[in-house]
Amino acid sequence: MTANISDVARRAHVSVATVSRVLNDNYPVAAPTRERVEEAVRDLGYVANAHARALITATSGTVGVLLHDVSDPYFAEIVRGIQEVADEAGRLLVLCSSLRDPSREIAYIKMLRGQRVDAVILTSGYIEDDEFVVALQEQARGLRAQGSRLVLCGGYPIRAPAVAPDNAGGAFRVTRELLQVGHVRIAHLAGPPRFSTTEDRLRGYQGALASFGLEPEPELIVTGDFTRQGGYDACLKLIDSRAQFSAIFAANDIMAIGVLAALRERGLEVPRDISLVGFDDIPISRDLTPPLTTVAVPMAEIGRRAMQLALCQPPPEDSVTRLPTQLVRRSSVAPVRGAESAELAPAR
Amino acid sequence: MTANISDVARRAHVSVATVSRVLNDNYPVAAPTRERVEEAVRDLGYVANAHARALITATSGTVGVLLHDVSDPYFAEIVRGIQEVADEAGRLLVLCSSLRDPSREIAYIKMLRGQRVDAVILTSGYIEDDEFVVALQEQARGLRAQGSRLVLCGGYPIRAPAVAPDNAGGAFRVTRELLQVGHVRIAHLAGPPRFSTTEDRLRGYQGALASFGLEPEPELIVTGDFTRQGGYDACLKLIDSRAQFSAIFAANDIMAIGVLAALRERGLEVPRDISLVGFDDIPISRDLTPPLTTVAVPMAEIGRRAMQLALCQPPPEDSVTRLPTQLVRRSSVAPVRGAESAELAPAR
DNA sequence: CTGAAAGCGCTAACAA
DNA sequence: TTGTTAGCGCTTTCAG
Repeated sequence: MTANISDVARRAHVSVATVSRVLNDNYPVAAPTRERVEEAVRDLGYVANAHARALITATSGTVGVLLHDVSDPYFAEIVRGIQEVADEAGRLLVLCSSLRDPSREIAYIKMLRGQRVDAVILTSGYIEDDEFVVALQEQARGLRAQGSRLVLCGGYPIRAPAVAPDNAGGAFRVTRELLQVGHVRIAHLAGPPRFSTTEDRLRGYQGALASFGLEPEPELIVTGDFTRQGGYDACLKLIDSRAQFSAIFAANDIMAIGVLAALRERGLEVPRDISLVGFDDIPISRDLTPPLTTVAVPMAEIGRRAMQLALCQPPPEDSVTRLPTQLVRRSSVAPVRGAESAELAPAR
Repeated sequence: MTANISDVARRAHVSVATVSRVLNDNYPVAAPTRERVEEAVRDLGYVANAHARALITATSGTVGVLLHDVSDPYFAEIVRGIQEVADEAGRLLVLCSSLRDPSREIAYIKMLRGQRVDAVILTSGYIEDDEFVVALQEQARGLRAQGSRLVLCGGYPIRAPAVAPDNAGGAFRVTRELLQVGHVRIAHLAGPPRFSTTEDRLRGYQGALASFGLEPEPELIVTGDFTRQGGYDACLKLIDSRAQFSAIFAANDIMAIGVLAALRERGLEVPRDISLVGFDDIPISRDLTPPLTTVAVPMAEIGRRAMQLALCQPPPEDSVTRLPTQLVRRSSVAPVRGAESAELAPAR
């Protein structure tokens, strides 16, 4: 069916070893011989079988990437960064959407181990689930035993090289941004439970409140699932709870988009009636109305670094590279109105 | 290092053949034997080497996907659809960003051929470039010779199974939508040259004008590169050219976002001063201000269908599955003002 | 139901 | 500089 190396050898009147040498260019071969081989390769449209090669070299030139979903801009940006350096290094990427399902995550890692990937990069965010952590640790060990490795994007309770944004710091700063212009009753639309991202951003929010001598109020913390719909629903729930607040800090920009829609639907204007901030600075955030004040997370850079950790020789230490986040001021925040700021509630 | 099949066999006191049989569950094995093997597998953390398997079976359980860039929502949605059915079928996806570079595209296909992928799905859009077409045809042949196949998303002058949206029809309808409310001078922000998508949408635009007895005016057709920046730049260029127009049809939603920004910057309001329509209906389009009237392309469905074509047995015919597009009316279109509509120009 | 053995296509000693 | 050959880890006849 498909030409193999001995077909090429026969056609070029050389041995398979010689063909292998010109293909890999890792051994001296006489110029005329090389040409004959190259011609045979061309004539036959020969492409070396990567599996046979991988079987011997025990590496595949392939890196596995686990993410939530490519259509989530946050992950898409990370993948873009990963792609960039994969491309430079001549590596292929195997992408797996786990949809935040821990068991699926483990199943994928096993498949990737079977593929003898050079590394697997986990981006989906730690799931605080003991069973999962144990399984993950086991997979990390298995990977290492294969001469591969696990690289983490984000905070995981696992010993492995990692790169993670300063979520808590960013959340702290963006919350203070709200506090500094007089907001006191700031609602937080948190991410799904058990994710390090959720926890870290929540912690930053609480820290900022505390730095202003404020107690976090449970009824002002609502949970979403990092989707537009989740943000929309949570915001409506918040409004309908009749809790008082003058600002909302959404744990990611996508939920902020849902909030914007919900608020508009209820006749509330941002930032006139309610101030709103997000997190991530996904590309669209600048184009929202109003342009969203948020915290920039260097997603592509996280991807790039992760891929570097995945490929670098010798293997990196099991330490986390913390990347700074940055407050991006746009137009979705306004000073709280009037002197009775603390009492201000959304109009109904 | 890593356990292999004979380690498992030894530990379970059986032959490698038996291990293989329980692993693949394609042959009768006595229950107690099977259990011993399964236990050994568990104890050793054994994962079968997919390369060794691929070497024999000549299939890899892997499908290659070529796209422009994951961080482009259009492609991200297609990939999401592809992922869905890949997952159901237990297939792994190898993703390659070609960034619309034809030579990179060919290089990737070669790598994927080496990986013995079960199929490669091309989504990046046809590049009208003879050299490329010849090379692509050659790769398609090579793929077929391997028992693999090429599947196309979009219009290509290549004989292969394909699934493509009705771009021309959608462009026709959305342009008519503008014409019907009195717009006569409609600018078109076309995509990059040599892409079938660009050509088809342009054709639909021209067809709609013709159906109203209008001649397309060259100065109203500007080219962008399907990015926000491209849309922004093109729109500014259009305004500065002092050409007269009351509406803009952007060849994709992302460029429409750039147009929105450019228009706002010049103090032009949509749809009061200028009506705007896009194409694709990417998820964010409903959240723009104003919500964008556009043409919905079933991106995820394209991906799903493409993957089905990639996997189905027996191999599909070399025919294109045309998927309908649908006009989505939102709020970025208004009737042209006054009676002198044809003469209306954007305020300066 | 289980085992022995022949490769799949390639690389990497080892010879020549 | 080139050729010969022994596997890499697995599946799959073919025997038993």
